[in-house]
Amino acid sequence: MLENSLSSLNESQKEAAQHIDGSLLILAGAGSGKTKTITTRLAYLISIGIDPSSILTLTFTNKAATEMRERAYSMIDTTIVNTPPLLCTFHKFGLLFLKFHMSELGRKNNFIIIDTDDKKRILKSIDKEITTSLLVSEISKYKNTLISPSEAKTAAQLKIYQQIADIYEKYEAYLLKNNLVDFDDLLLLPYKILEKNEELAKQISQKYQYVMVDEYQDTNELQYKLLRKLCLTHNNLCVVGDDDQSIYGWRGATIKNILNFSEHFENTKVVKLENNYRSTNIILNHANQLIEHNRDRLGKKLIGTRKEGDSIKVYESSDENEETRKITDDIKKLIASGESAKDIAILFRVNALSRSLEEGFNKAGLNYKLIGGMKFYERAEIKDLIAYFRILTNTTDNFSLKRVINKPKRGIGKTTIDKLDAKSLELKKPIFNILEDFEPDELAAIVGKKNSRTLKVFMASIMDLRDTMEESKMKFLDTFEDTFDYRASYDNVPDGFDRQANIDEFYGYIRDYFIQNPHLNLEDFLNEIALESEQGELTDQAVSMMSIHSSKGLEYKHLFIIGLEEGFFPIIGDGSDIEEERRLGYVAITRAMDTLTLSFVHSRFYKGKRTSLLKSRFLSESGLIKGSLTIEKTSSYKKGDLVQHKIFGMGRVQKATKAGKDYKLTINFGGTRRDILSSFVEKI
DNA sequence: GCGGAGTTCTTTTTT
DNA sequence: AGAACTCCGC
Repeated sequence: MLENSLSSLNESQKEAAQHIDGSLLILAGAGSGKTKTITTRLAYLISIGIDPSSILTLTFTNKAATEMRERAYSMIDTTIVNTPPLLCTFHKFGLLFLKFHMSELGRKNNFIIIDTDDKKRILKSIDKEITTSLLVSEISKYKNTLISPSEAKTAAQLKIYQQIADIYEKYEAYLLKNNLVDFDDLLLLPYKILEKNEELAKQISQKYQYVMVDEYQDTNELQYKLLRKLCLTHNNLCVVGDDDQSIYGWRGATIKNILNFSEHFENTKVVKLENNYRSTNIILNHANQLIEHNRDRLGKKLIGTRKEGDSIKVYESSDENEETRKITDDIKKLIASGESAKDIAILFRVNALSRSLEEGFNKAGLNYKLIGGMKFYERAEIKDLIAYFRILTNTTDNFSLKRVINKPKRGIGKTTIDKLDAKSLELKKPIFNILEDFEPDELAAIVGKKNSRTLKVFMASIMDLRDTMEESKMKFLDTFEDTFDYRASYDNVPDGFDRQANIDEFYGYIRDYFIQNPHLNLEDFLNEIALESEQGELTDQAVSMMSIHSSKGLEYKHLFIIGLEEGFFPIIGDGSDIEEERRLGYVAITRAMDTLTLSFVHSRFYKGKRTSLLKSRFLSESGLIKGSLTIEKTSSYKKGDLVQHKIFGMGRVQKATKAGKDYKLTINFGGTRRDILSSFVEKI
């Protein structure tokens, strides 16, 4: 199998795939077979006898990891290879590492990973003045550049930065106290441990003799430093990247890492992959035109290897409903002509744009899957359940306990929680133990008689549930519902139906997990899902919708990109970087294999109001807006629309029936009624 | 001290 | 539009 894979590579790809020792930089343009190359390299290394468990491959997203794993495994004879090579996201690797080595920092390994939402909550509780989004990004920036709270304090010139550094310090203290770990910590703490313990660093580096990194242009400083540690005893680092596809600058990614790779690591071999095997020449041509407007780049052109292809379509619509209608019409036609829905995707810069699409797809009866957006595990009801289950496995988890102490509502409010918190701090004892150990009277002295009773009942239920769990993993979900009525608490509330559906899905997922893994317990389950963002993705016959960020590394035969309007794409203002926006445009366009349709509207409903918009500069920059391309100008008409006719002037539509591409309109021009085709009037 | 009603802010993107 | 936050009545 590997032989086939190797022989299907071109010369440069082969050179990269068969490189063994020493650092290797693969500069790979979009669609140049980058994933194929490094997965083949992975299989190649194994085929020549290198121990699979000594190879580490790191990616950025779970999706990329999954895809690579599948591809690589199909090339490896899994019957011979006993331990599969570790292939996961940076964060997952950090998590695995911390599970083993957290004690190096004097912390227990039953820490809990908090997500951005939890992080915001904590920051809000520390400070209410400064916007949390600023705090989130600033603190993240500190961590990713290895600046400690005290260093941040010293460096702070402006008052606002002193405040932020102060909050940063408190935030870190809070995490430590509750044994919490944020996403940045998953990279930062392993680095700190390796920095502190040279011996361990050497060991780890010895363990992973071959390290590969996908999407290297998106690594930040911390990730680079971590890689340095991993390669402490060798120089076997192979990275793949494309400076034109760097789209995570807002997360601290720096192109410098890829630009300076050869200086960072000795004797680097550089292989360039410039042939594009994915897209038609027309698509590549416009992608090249667009990216040429960027100054901050190494400069390269994608070289096409396929046919010329169909010209790119640009749709102009008055609003998102019309836009959706055109796209669903096209997709219906594609599917009718025998295309598979899974070869079709719609991309957008802003997740919120998916809403009108979803409506339109439901109306049109088309299957779709929305990738990204509000993630399953980020939903409040799922996080509540996870919090419940975490308490069961870890009674010291104050954070989770506080989350569910009043869910479903049992009359425990903020004041009571604050009191418990204070007591917990005073006695250096988890709230759980206070609730458990204190006599009702003692507890009443803290929170009052009524609450004391409520909390004692709550605790009794929790203890009960723990016992049930010990007895039977399968039974405990029923017991959980019987005692807490969590699902039932969403009866008769707005969107309770959806939430209950999520709850059911989650329960089903847990049950299935225990059926599949009888020897594993709840704690294993919780660990596993901590970094999982998407599951059940492979619903087959459905059109995909996702943000451009999520689309990285993917390809579709037929692609639609919507929302090409100034303000939506590119996003302009504050923290936005026009070059990065343009790279996003480049990434988006280069996802398309055969056909590409771009769409912009005159107005969009967003954040509660309708805004009029101008078409995106990217349309002209990519050479699409002037010249000989098809611009679809039909708009939809309905009764009551105001229209303008060159001769008859302004009139109001009284009747509109569809006639092919046009509409047959009955228009009232100041009292005179005329039947006119829509192509002869302009909508106002 | 808790829960419901009004008010403000948000996300651009992901682990 | 929807969540998240503030304020005031039981």
